[in-house]
Amino acid sequence: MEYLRRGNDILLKTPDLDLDETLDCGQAFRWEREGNGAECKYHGFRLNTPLAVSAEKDYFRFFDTGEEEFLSVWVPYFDLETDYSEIKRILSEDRTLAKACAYAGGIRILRQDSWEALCSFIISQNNNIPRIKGIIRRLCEMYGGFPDITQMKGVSPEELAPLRAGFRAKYIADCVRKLNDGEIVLDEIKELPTDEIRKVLMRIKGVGPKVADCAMLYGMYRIDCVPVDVWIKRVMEQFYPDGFPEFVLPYAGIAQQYLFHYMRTSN
DNA sequence: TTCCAGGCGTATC
DNA sequence: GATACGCATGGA
Repeated sequence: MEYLRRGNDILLKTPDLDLDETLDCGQAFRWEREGNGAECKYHGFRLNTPLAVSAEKDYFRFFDTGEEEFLSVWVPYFDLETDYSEIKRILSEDRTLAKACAYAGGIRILRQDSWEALCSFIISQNNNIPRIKGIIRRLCEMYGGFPDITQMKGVSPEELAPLRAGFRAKYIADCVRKLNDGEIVLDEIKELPTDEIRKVLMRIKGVGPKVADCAMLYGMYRIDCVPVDVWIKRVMEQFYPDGFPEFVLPYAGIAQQYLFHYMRTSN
């Protein structure tokens, strides 16, 4: 990763990053593409830090981004200090994963905020991506930005009706209550072993194994977590009836993301 | 009109 | 512990 300042922007040169593949592959729901051409530009947020980023000929442009914000927010968010070439090299020893990595080699796992990821994936259940985005957008409109947990203190499912989240409203309300009560403290549990985090998260109504693993993979950077949805279930049955090979396991969550995108969008 | 969407809670066995 | 079913909403 190398970068330089250019006016108010940061120009970044990095391999293994494709904005479409990373920002529009179902791991984050607050990025909007501007324009249809090959020159793509995305607008979005990490919590309430906004960003416009584009892919230009030899570099990525982070618009109106100071060096401090770039280093403290966006380098970790885009996981820029992880060598995805090396991870893909390891994963590609498996035949199916080799195809998935080659198909969309610009996917990176976004290191999202733990609460933002948990809330987003509670909303994601039995839902489609355009609707998930709409519900989260209305949540942000209601609170003037992505709400801090304390801003939502005491919220009832009825008050969340304008989100049109359906049966998920009561799950969001239960999550907010447990976090505000201190019954669950995300910053504390994220230090625990994976299995223990999962158990705690599943105490929240509407959080099962899939949502818990998404919260861990995308919100706590547990890259060994594999959220098993309908797509991954199909992949596992077809290609990995005995589970992933041993050498995949430390990166199973990243492998999952390559496979998810490959299965969903190829042919 | 019917089906389905990055699942989960509940009832039932 | 496994399996069937309902669930809010909206686009195809």
